[in-house]
Amino acid sequence: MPKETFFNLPEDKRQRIIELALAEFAENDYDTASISRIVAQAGIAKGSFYQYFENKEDLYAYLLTLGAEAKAQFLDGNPPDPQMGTFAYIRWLSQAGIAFELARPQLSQIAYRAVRSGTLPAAMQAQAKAGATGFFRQLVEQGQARGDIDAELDPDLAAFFFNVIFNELGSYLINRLQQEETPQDGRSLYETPEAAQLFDQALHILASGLGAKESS
Amino acid sequence: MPKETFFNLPEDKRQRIIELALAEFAENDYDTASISRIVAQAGIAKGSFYQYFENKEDLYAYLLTLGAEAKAQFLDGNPPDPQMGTFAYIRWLSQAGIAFELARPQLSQIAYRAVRSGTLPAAMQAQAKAGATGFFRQLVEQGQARGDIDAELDPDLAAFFFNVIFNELGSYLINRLQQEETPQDGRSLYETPEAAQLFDQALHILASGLGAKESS
DNA sequence: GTATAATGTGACCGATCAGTCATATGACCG
DNA sequence: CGGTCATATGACTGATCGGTCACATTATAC
Repeated sequence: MPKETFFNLPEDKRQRIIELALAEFAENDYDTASISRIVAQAGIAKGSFYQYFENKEDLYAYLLTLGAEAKAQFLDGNPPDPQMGTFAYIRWLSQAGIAFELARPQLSQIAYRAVRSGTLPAAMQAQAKAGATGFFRQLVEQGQARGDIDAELDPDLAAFFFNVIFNELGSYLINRLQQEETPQDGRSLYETPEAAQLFDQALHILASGLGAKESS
Repeated sequence: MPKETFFNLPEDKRQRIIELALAEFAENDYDTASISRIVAQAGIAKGSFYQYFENKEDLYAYLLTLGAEAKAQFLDGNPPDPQMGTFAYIRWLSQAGIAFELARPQLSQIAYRAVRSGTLPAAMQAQAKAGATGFFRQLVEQGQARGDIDAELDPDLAAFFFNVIFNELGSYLINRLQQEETPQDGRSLYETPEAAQLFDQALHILASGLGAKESS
């Protein structure tokens, strides 16, 4: 956690530091991200940075919590129907994830790196991974209890599928859609019929592969 | 490519350098891997290293080609039935991939990092990714032409699924199986009924999700 | 044996990094 | 005004890095 002095800072200065730190950690992995660059860009002395944060890891952990908070808040903004089935929930989660990725690309990128990168402090890496797998593991168990997900499936393996696809699908779709022409009208790329179709297909693949075989 | 001097080296010295370099790049990503450490461990002078290789990237590219060659040779060792269906081929490919990962963990790790890491020279990163996606893209198109893979599916999206799962499934299974008790008899962990069952399930998920819907 | 070419060597370079510390600044208080 | 305390500063430390280069050593050829 940042020190008190950081929170005593004038709002705009604090925001400026956060934004530059986000940019730095979004563009570089943990090792490559440079405190020296951040302070140079922010126009503050190196010593000042260490009045605000314990060390590099402290700043990084803080950015991650900012990301988690922002995403939680974002998801609270358009909450799912609590009665929704497992695959509908996955659909909602994916769509919200993509929307968040578009709204806050830096925060998403940092979180993505945290799960994926392998160059950050071992404890944090383990924590980030355990969080994601635990979440999907729980989701699968619920889905199996409800009869949405094939109960024959090994729950851990199913969670692995969800986890992997969920991690990568967003950036795949964004990447792909950004390479194609932008629509003429005012709609965003992600509201085109083509985007919707790709999204449907992806979820259909998951549902066919993992869904319960009998009652559909 | 390494310089001539490298290939003029006595066999054992050359092997020693390669092995230490493999270990270094398997344990660290491109940026973190250190030439200084390699030469220190190998007991050669820094200057000698630069008699053998143009620079760090040269060594790295060489290790990647070694990996590609080793894997190609490995696959040639137990070739698939050429008439095999798409999913049987995927099964064969996955099994061979896992076997290779167990046989040559360092080479696998380096290749894995190449696709995944994001910290290596941009051109190589792009090349590694393009290679993998192109391969799966072709596989999907063949599968669709044969009627193995649902022809309605967007081929790129289907290739994305194969690519992602194929990249991650091997390490997931290895990780998971290694955490469970070793079998009493002499069989390897990967020949247990449990391993076979997990593997079957994973391929079944893929086949159900991506396979042609009609003629099965 | 001597000249020539190939190979080996490690001190050194410039850059960059995370983190420290003695000192300076400035705000608030009496 | 004088004193105290939080904050700001940037030169500095010690480390590591990829890469170079003038020079030493060894092998080859004549």
